[in-house]
Amino acid sequence: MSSMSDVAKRAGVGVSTVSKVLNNYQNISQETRDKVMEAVDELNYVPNAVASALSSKKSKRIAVVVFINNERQAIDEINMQYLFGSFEQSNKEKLEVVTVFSIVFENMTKFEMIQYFKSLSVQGLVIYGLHKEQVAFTEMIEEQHFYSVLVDVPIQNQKTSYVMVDHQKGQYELSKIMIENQQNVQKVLYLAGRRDGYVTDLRLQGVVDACFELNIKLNAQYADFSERKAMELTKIHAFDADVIICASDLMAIGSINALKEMDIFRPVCGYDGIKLLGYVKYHILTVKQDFFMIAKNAIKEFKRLIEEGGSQAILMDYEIARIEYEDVII
Amino acid sequence: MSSMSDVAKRAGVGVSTVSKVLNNYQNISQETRDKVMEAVDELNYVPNAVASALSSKKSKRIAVVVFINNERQAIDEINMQYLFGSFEQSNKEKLEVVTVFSIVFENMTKFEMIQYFKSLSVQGLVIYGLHKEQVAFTEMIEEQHFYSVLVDVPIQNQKTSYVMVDHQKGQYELSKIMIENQQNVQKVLYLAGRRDGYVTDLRLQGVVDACFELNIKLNAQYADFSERKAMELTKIHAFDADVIICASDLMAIGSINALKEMDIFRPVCGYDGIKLLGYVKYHILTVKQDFFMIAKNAIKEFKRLIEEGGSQAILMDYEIARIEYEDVII
DNA sequence: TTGTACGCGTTATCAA
DNA sequence: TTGATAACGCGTACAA
Repeated sequence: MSSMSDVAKRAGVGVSTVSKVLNNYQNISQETRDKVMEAVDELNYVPNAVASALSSKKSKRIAVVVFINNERQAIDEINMQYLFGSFEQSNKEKLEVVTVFSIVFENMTKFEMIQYFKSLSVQGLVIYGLHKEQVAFTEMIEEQHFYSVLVDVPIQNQKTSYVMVDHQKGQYELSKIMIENQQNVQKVLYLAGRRDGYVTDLRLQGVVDACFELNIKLNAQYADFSERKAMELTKIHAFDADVIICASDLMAIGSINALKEMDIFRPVCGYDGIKLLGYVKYHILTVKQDFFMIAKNAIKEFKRLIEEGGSQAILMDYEIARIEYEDVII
Repeated sequence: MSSMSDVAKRAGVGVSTVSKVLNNYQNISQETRDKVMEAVDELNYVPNAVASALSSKKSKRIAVVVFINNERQAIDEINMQYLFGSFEQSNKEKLEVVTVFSIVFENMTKFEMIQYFKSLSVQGLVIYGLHKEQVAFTEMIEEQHFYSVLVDVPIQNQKTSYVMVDHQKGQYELSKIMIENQQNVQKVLYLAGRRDGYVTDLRLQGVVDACFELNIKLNAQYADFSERKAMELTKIHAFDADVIICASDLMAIGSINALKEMDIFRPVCGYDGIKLLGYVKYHILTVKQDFFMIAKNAIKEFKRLIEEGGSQAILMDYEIARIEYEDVII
């Protein structure tokens, strides 16, 4: 492994000059720049990320935090897209990623979490899947110990941006379509997510808005993003509803399965647009999110945030669509 | 953030003593040990992973490498389980994980890849999803530049262990069951994986063995782990076969869908045991692998390898089972 | 515009 | 059994 001083010797300059060239400082003559780059190529020099991180507090290290509740989640598609998008964009932006799964700070206090992230020498955090019940973590964010970008959590302060689709608008639009597509809808059953989910409220407000506008009765139940609960609640409330609107595709699948058991039909729609929907072949409408792009934008925003400063709330596009088997398979 | 020297001052000892205590060196009196640990507690000291990695070449950093071919894979369940298992175990073993997706070295030469991993200051690699077509990467492993543990790739040398289920035995057993469960089977259609997959050959050998033993004709076709190809090949070859054996659950799904279109029935089985199988509700037999445990064992083996030395080939358990919707949903 | 020298927080060597 | 002190490789203030 050649180091910076090797490059410096080879190019006949000082180490700091090499550093400056590599970090795109001004005040370096084109001639020196060329000499250095030539030496870099000849020696196949690759900067040592670790040394760089240690040396400067403005390192390019970033923690990607993923909250996973169940050890073995039914569907990992969303988190995987988040991870993959994060890595791809970080790679482009020359950021080094430290992946952190929530199990790591399961029993940590807020203070210990802060210590933990500081010990990782990260510049900040990009966070996926945070719930309200994670009080300590949320406080840490609100106290602005780190720059951070939250996905699907509408918290914004001087050091904190967030990225998400407009869940309220998405759920509102889809609800309207579902209601208006049927004749004579009187009552809607809404299967909401977890009480402590940040997006749950937004989506709920979307259905509320739609029902209010169209003068429709609404029965909203929390199904905790669980298919099993969605099945149970469908069995209890579906007879009394004309349309079933679900806050996730998985719950929609559960609901449809319950309807089949009950041997009745109700129009159902989902939320998220996961590929699984194509496999089960329920051609229902859903609010399709591009998790890959959301993640890429979260990283972009992080880069911007630490460089330019000034937090932002970024709303991503969604699409009301059906997920077809044909589009999903490879 | 308190550093080691803060702890040293507080405990009234030298920094190197603190280091020794924290790294469980011998030749430290219990008295000093206690003093140091007390100071550590009082100051909430957390060691800086970056500095540690820079200082010692025997760092506890490890690269978890995940090969993903398609940008947006249909089913990410397997890779997510791999990642999750890796993180959980690494956390237990006090290893720091650097996650590397294969896009990173898409256009790198072998030499550049070596430089890249060295620049990360990692002690070694744990690798998931490697294919034979990744020539440069494979050479890098074979040249033993790093300690590594491979999953589903039977390469072993002084610095390289591997972990996988006994694919040949698994495919053999399931094939026998499939053939013996039907009356009068004459010919088997086998949809194999990718030609350049390491496990493809092993699984193929499993069916070959079973067919040879039972004196059954075998038509083996490469379907590249693609549902679409599995559908196409089924349409061409299914009429002429009594049983269809697939080298992945996804291909089995594709095959069944083709059979439905053709309006004929053939017994089909899969391989992997993914949860998706529960959702599509095809109650077919499959070779169920525990990807989470496989990953945990890969990390364990890595730790053992760098500490004790001496590579190993570790065979994990599998289970011939059906994946039911009830067992899969939350 | 360039180079010297110090600091980042550890680990490791070696002398005490 | 302990503690100075020198690496590890890079960034940067400051001097030249």
